[in-house]
Amino acid sequence: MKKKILYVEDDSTLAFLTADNLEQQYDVAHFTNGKEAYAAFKKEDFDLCILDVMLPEMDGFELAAAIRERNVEVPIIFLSAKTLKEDRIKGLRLGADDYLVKPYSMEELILKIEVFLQRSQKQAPAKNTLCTIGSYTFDPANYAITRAGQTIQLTERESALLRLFIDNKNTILKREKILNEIWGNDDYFLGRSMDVFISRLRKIFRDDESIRIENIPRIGFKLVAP
Amino acid sequence: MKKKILYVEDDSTLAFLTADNLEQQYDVAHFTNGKEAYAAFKKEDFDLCILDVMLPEMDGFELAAAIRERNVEVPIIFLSAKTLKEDRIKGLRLGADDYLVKPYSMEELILKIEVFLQRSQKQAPAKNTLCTIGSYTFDPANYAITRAGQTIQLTERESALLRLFIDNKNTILKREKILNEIWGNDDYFLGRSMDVFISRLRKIFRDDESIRIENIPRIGFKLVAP
DNA sequence: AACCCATTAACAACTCGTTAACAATACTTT
DNA sequence: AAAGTATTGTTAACGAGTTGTTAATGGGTT
Repeated sequence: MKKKILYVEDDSTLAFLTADNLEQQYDVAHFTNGKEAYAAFKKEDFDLCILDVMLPEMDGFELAAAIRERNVEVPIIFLSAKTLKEDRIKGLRLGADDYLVKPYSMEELILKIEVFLQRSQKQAPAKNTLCTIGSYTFDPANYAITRAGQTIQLTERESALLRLFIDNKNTILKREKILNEIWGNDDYFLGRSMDVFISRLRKIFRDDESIRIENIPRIGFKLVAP
Repeated sequence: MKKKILYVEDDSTLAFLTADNLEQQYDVAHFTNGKEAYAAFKKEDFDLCILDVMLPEMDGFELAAAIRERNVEVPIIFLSAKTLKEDRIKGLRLGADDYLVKPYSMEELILKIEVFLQRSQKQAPAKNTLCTIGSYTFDPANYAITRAGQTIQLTERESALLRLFIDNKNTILKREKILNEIWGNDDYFLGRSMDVFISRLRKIFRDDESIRIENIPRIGFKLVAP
């Protein structure tokens, strides 16, 4: 199964060359501007993003921020021209995992891609940092969620589900995907069980209006949060 | 109180990115060469060091040796370029507490930092010093716990378990982890044995309401204490 | 023998994920 | 539109499995 890469680059000559090279090993979706790329990202999952910084309409930083909004995990590699000023590079902290200065060699790029793909494969299960969601703080290691000093203890399942939602904030999670990810498989009764859990999570967030779990009928759910 | 990190990296672009990220959580002092960094280290204490291996004037290994000379405890994390030869990387393993191969992700770096900071925080008080918990004083060396002049003698196991809880106060300890840590392995009957010990500890703390050992069903226990 | 302590046994109490049941909502067909 | 069908929201009840607690057991030590 080939890994899916989102590649955004407006210089079509360079893009053609690069995409052609990468396609031997990866499933590459290439776009020439940020808006189209973002639209594509909303539709499907990618395993890694390669973004040129200078793009028409929506630049690489904005795009990265938008992508991070939806997925806190996917590795992002920036491609930047040598001439960038220091302060511009500050933008990198939006969540880039690495950057490459043009002109780069193919080997160099592929090396970085491999490093990140291997890592995300391994590291995925071990992320235990606190994360904030609306006015709450979620502590995955302790299965606990805190707000204004009050702590609610979650069960293992509730916690796993909430974490999945937070990792995919503002993105649609398909029913099937949630079930396979957390319950291990997908049948009618597990689906109903999931509905019960979603109802319980909603109850927890009931008094913070900025957080909602929206249902997308017949498809899945989306955690909407700032 | 933010933890102080000594960060030495000569690639200013990468350094800027990294330092900027870390500054959200830590107090970062960044230097571009080993000599300046060492001078700074002589002046003040740091809680952790992050050293690039390739540095002008005084390389990461030399710097690490100099730092170790003055402080045998401070955790050191090396950053090394992918191109380093295997044998060099082996060298890393010997002196450093950990190393990270470039390119690394921010999350990975922060994860490692957290691991070391927490470790050094916990290890210090853990040895054999008296520690207070609620209105009690626990003396791990003598397996004894005192309150208002009254001393209760604990058994070796009770003491080991209590100490583990105190070292991980207000954090969930998984059943499996407790069992492996104290009993050496993890089977059904040892689990029941542990439950008995927890019941005994609870009995000891029964008259101090500020101390509880909470069960997190199917996961583990948490010592809740001020 | 007497004692200490960890383990095992036994049973009570509790928790969680699931299932059930019914209401509310969305979609399809007529 | 209206009626019919499928999906989702919510609450409550159930039952398997886990945990709390006390007592009995048995190996090791003095």
